[in-house]
Amino acid sequence: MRIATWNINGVKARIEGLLTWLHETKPDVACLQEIKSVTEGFPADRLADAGYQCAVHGQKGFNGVALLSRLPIEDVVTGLPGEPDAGQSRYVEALVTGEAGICRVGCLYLPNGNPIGTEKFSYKLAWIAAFEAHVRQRLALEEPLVLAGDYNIIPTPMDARRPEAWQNDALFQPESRAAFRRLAGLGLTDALRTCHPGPGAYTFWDYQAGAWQKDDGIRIDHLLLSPQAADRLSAAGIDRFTRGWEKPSDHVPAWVELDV
DNA sequence: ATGGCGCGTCAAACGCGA
Repeated sequence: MRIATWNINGVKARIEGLLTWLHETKPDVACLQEIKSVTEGFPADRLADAGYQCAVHGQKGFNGVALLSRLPIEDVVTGLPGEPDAGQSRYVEALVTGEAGICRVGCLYLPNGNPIGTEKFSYKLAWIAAFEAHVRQRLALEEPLVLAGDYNIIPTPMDARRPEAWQNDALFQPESRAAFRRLAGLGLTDALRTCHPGPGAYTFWDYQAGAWQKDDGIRIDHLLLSPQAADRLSAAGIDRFTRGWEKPSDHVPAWVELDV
């Protein structure tokens, strides 16, 4: 089962690229963030034509997540239990049934948190606390679980081309990085890091200042795996090629291949 | 050292992202 995540920065602006990417890479499950669309406005018909059913948690203008699947899904959950602001759509989850087993997939868009020292950053930490509580619940099920999305966390200096430039940014604060380590401490495996232990595995390049041309990127999109999913991990990768397209998202897709 | 872009909303700037 191939499970991918992609912050598409607006589904209306990205629908053609999204369909091309689905056709070229054929993920079984695609977790999308920043659809920037209400649920009713999501192009579910065009995605159904491409073979995907959609679990959408939309919102007007900002945020919004969607889980696409060409395998059967059930147990759809929209919204994170106990989240600090239910008006912001940042989480959708479903149980996916593959040929060789099941996998529960959570699609998340963790708050950015900038600027630091404001309520934006406290909101990020509060959202993380709710997420951690939910993760503990899910891990107790002892089943294959993939938590995929835009975490808005640069885990280590190796995950930025210029770590010094992110020193005062919410993405690289000690509290943000500590939260990522706590998730690992709960037993989750960072799939991209496991398969690509060296530097340079970036998933985001700013639109500004020629960041893409200079490979001035950061790794903030992650796929975290429960032990039962990690046991079945066969590959993980990053679809860098989409960043060179016309009208690209500033994020690129990342994916895992599981034997389920 | 700084700013530099793009999307959505809504019809001009502005909020927001990272």
